[in-house]
Amino acid sequence: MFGSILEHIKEYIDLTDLEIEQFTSVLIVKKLRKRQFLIEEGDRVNYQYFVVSGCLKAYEVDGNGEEHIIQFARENWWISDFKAFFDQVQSRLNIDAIEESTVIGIEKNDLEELYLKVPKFERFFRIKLTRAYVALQNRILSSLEKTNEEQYLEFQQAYPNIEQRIPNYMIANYLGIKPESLSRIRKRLVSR
Amino acid sequence: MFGSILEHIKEYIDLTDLEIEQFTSVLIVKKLRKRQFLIEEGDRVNYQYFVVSGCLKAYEVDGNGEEHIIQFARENWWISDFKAFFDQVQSRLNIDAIEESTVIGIEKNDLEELYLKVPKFERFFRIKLTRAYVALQNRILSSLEKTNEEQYLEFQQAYPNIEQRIPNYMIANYLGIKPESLSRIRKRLVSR
DNA sequence: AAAAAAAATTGACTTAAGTCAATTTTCAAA
DNA sequence: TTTGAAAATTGACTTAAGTCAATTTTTTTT
Repeated sequence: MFGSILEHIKEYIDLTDLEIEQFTSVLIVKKLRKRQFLIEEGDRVNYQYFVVSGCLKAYEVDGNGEEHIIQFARENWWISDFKAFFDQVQSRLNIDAIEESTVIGIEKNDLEELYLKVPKFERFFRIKLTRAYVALQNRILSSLEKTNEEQYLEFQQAYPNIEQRIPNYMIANYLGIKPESLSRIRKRLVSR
Repeated sequence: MFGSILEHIKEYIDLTDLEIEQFTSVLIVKKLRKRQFLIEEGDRVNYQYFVVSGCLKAYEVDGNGEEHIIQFARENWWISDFKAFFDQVQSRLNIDAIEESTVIGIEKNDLEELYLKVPKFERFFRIKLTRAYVALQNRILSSLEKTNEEQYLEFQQAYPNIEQRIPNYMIANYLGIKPESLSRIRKRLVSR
């Protein structure tokens, strides 16, 4: 059950058997049916999650009741409302399963203890967060300098094969455009 | 000279005198005149920088020669091309001084050594990066759900008093709109 | 397999921001 | 302090994406 998360972590830090034991002993496994919530707006967020299988989305609902997707998370991605988790404030995001999914959760206090017992995990998350930060910078730069069509093509590169798993209207939403516009972009692309 | 960076770090971790010495001994100070480059596209990036005074901008130049500002950094902000720094690849970003500025730099190898000698610095940067990641998520969410006018008002909140220091066309650029559009937004705002 | 629901597409029209050009204001250098 | 350059503003027009409504296609449920 913990194979994939251990493989994932070993890409960044080496762990002894004891450290693996200290880590896995605090993990919990959660299975979600399609459309089931992992986190709802307003929740206290005591876990951050690693996706073992399936696919989830994190989104905010604005004042007009419109959803805005900030992240898709599939196999080997981390997801949570990190602001709410970190600062122990109410969640601003909703996170739910697009497909039936399995996630591994680690509780905030357990993680804090783990940091003290095995400081390498600080390193692990520092590295992951550096990469996540750079990825978001890239996404902002793309939105500043690329056409919607180019951003859609980049999305396909960044999330290969995900279009079979996610409806177009969610992709449009993630890209910040209307489903009608994405449909027109797709039409233009096939006719070339 | 190192007062402000030490104050900044002490907000997140406690340091002994020895650790302070180990840290400050590897710092370098750099003064920049207005418009001087800290990093240019294509450079190897061996430092990350903390802004002691002044203000800088990080931006990418696209295929049409247009600049796109991804970050302003004023007092107590960190700035670099973190992708280039971390992965030791050529810089994609330019960073230059909007005003005469003083920055403190730490070299990559020195930082790696520091992480080994004083693992608390892993924690420090993990926390900083978590916050930076959340800030970029917020920025993306704003771009998805807010009007340009609302984003401009948010910018004023997020960077109070910075409008006296940065020309409007740079703010427009950062917001992803044209100077003419920002001018019209500002006009609408005063007439209310 | 049929029926219902959800998603995607298409067309006609609207709108917010972009473009381009001219003018005014502000700032910086000589 | 003047002068030139840079920045900001304004108006007229264009354009890309949004809106709304109808229709078709796909998916899900019974």
